[in-house]
Amino acid sequence: MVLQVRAGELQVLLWQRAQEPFADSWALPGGYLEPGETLEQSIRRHLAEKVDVRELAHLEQLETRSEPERTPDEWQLATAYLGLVPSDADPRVPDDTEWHPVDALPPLAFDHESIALAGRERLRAKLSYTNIGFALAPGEFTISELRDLYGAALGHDVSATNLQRVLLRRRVLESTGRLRAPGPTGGRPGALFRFRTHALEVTDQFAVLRPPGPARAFVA
Amino acid sequence: MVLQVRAGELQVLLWQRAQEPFADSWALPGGYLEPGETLEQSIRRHLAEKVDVRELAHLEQLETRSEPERTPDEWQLATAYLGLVPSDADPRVPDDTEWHPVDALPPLAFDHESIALAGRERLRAKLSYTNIGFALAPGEFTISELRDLYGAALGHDVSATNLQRVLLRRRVLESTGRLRAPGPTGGRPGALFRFRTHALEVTDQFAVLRPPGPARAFVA
DNA sequence: GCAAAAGTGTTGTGTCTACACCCATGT
DNA sequence: ACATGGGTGTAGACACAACACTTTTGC
Repeated sequence: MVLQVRAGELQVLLWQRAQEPFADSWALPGGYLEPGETLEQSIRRHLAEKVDVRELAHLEQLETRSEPERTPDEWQLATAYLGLVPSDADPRVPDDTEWHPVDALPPLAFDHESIALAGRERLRAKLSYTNIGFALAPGEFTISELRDLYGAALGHDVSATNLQRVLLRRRVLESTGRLRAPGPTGGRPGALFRFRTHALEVTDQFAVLRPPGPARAFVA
Repeated sequence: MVLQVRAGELQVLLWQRAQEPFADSWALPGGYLEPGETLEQSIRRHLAEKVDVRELAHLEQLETRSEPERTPDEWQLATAYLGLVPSDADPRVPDDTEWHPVDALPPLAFDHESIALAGRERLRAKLSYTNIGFALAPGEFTISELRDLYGAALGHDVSATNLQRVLLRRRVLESTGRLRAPGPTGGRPGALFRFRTHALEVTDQFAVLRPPGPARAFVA
């Protein structure tokens, strides 16, 4: 499944099935594994027909579903993946494919609704303790823009003040030194930031039960 | 993979392979999926030959590995599971099966070493933000006994003082009201506790970026 | 000057670690 | 009494949320 914040909402890319079972209903894009192919290669290959692979800023495995009743005819195992597309990408998608807000999903084929919700939960959890925001955000952004992305993904308002402090304290963000020009209505120009790394890092390692000893050295 | 704290160490149940490939080397117990069977049913069935299923206090999926080079001959996908056995269980294991400390693994077949280490990391992380300790501990225990279990699983010393306070504050533990008789060397008898629930619960929901609003009501 | 948007200062709260101290038992 | 192990009190560090206030722009 591919998620992106579009028009201020967290949306998922859905594909309208042409064939039975579940003809005409919506489904997560994907397909069969070819011999000798890894699961990740396979999902990238199938997604390439829908989204340019270069726009996938992050891809991780969610879960493998094996319940026999998840498919009506043949028994099928499915390994779900979560892919994220930065909000400044606008992939040209085929006619049978559309973005849908995760908060207002149409009826989905198979167990895809539960997979889509699981993917959203995975993203929400990781926004809290990793730098995964890099995969939702453009290369450079103001804190306000980032707040809107986090707000859309988390489903609740986020304070720009505290978001900035948390992400700077954790050294997830760094300043570019540049400013964004203010809009036609005025307002102070926002400073532009970027994510320090574009690979997943855990930034809040252990909530509790940390190893004993003096505070970890600050590495400058 | 099955983990248990035995003799003060986190250990994993390994099975000595009789057949090629990797004959005589150690491997995680498991086996093929039968048609119409879920992955969880399958791992439970295969583990039943090694460990009494009633002793598996927790079982969760880890990850599906699909690299073609992970097996020498045939291409095999494998879905890894993490199972936990309470420290007071002592399953009678077959002759070809032995417990090994995860910190001193023998050379393992396939990619099983990396799976074993991934399982240990999953356990360590969840000890921090869930009640997963219920699956390592006996039905009743003193805080000191629980501290030793957490210490073995986490790989570092744990303070009984703080462990007690964290787990009581989160309402993960509850007192049984009873005491454990002191040992032959004396000492104050320890109070006996138990885990309030024996199903996995997240007890430290979000590290940061909590939804706004007044503090959540305390539910007595 | 005024509205709009961004950013900083500051206070309060809650959770955790560390450590000193007190309690209950056996010999 | 003293050793051994269990439990409590308390202080300090830290991270976070909330909110007031200041800064910088367009009109």
